[in-house]
Amino acid sequence: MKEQYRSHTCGQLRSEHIGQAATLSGWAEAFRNHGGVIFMDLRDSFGVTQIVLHDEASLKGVTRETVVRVRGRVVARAEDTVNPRLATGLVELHAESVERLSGSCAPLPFEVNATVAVREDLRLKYRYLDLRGARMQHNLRMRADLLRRMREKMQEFGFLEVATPILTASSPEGARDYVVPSRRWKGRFYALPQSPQLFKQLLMASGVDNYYQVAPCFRDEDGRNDRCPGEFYQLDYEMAFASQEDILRVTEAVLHDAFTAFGGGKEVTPLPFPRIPYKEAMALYGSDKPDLRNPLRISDLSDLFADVEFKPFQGKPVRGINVPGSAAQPKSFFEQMLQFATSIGMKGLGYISVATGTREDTGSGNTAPYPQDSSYALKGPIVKFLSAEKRAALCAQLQMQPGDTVFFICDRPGAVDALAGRIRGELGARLKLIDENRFALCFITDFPMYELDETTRRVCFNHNPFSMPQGGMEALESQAPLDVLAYQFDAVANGVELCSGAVRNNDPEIMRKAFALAGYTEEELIRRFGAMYEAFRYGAPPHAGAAQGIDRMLMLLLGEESIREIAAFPMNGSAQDLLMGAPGEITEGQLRETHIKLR
RNA sequence: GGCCCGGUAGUUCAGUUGGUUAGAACGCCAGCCUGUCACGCUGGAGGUCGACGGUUCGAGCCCGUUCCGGGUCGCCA
Repeated sequence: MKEQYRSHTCGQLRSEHIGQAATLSGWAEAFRNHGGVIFMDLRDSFGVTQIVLHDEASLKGVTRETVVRVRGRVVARAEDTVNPRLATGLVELHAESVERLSGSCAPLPFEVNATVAVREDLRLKYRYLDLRGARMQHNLRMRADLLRRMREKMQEFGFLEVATPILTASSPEGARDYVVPSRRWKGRFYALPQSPQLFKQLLMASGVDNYYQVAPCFRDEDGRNDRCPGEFYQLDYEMAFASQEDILRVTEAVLHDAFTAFGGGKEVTPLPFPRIPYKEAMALYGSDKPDLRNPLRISDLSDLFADVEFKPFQGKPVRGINVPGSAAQPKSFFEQMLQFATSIGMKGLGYISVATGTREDTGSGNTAPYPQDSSYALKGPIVKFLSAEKRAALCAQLQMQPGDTVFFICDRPGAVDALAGRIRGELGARLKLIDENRFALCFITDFPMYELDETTRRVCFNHNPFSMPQGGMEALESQAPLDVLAYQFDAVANGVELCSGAVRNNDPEIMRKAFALAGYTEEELIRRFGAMYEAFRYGAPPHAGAAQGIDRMLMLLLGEESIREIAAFPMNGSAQDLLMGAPGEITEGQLRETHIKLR
């Protein structure tokens, strides 16, 4: 293949090729002209090969990023001139001819494979230059490899790939829709799907047993570093006649396989993944997407502080995080932690250390011995409010050792866990407690079906209105809505939410009741999700499914901080395609045809 | 939409208390150089300091407005 342009790729030549004739094609990346001898680095998607020339004239018109074809002979490099940083570094191609296939004008907006970081909007505007670099070539390849592997895995499990529409109806699922005006129907609009959720559930009602798709999802929301505005991809799948256990098994198998295959040899949580109920996750880690690499745990100290005369804590829940060995940290550490606490809206950040001191410390009100007959003492701004019994109880509950420090988090019930979680994360990061050579995966299960909307004070769906409530109709009728749990789960890796899934609600009656509890009438349910609601009246199997965020998974696997590093042509944070100029204006004619008048 | 940070050469940045001709590195152009791989050496070109307005004898620097970019909060079932 491609013999006209190359016999080998630029990443291919090795010692075994020495003496052979070879033709390489690629981009001229760099020149090192020594007068009599000229070195040129030739790059393609596969690597870089050093070309050696002696005739300067043959490089006429060949500048950086010029596309050339080089014919020559593979020659061994002298021992002292091998380049160990190059896969092809043992050999070089002595050029017999250099042909210019496509010129490149100077100056370039930026250098391919530049050593300094280039502004992102510039990289996006000239994405084709940016993509030539080794980093993006590697990322694109990794994306393709991961997708291929996932598809293979899904097919192995007997899933059928079905494509669902991109132009469809708006369905108020939560995020803003991208809308597309209809020419044929004045005043009506298509919408791009926020996910194939409705279609895949319809496929279940259609007799498809196991469905999957690498699905583009469109949401008109502002971007973040880990969230592409506009569109992103999910490995979307759904199983008929499946329980939560079935869908968890498939999900963890795919995740484990992907992280093992592409995780660069890092340790991956063995199967089966830990399953942590939502409530426990919030209590222990202060998050529904805990980073399990962080060894710190949160303790509930509310009971202990219930009758303590310390104003800021009175009548409020209190959490504590024991950080072994941190008492030795410099004062600046505690100040920076306080500063962080303030920055996330906390009033303060109390702490108590178990000092490795002697008993004479106990004179001041701020220190006290623990236990009574030991040689170490408690220190910190809150100690004086605690009786000897309380001090003992605190140390016992947190199993504190000399040199440990416990940090206290106190806030209103709705906020205290999340704040404790952020303090836990910050402590873990600052003290470098996170093992970077590990992918720690887990499931968070048993999400509540409903939550209280903070502003309206009304009950609303917590995660997914299509999830089956645990206990079915009976639970909806007998339990307080906020106590009802759903067969709803997330998969989390290193603190990143990678996947969301559920056993779906396939019973129209339960669906009606579930929506009623969130304040929706049947009319509204029909208006919003009519097709599915109707379909389920004609026989829908019990089914369960999930969707894995491919972009975030790639970020983790590649160690990239920004989601824009793992897509070929991403939009910027403001949802603009700087390369193609989207969103762009359209012609008067197009506006007329789609019945749109601009104000 | 709120808040924070930024915008100076093709790129990445520096620019002192407001004061002469706005600098560096890389890149680019020319010349020299036969073993470099971040090649080296010499020389050169390259700037509407995002835009507009204001203060001032004088603005890259101070003030206002605005545009653009990045982050963050809102938002993302």
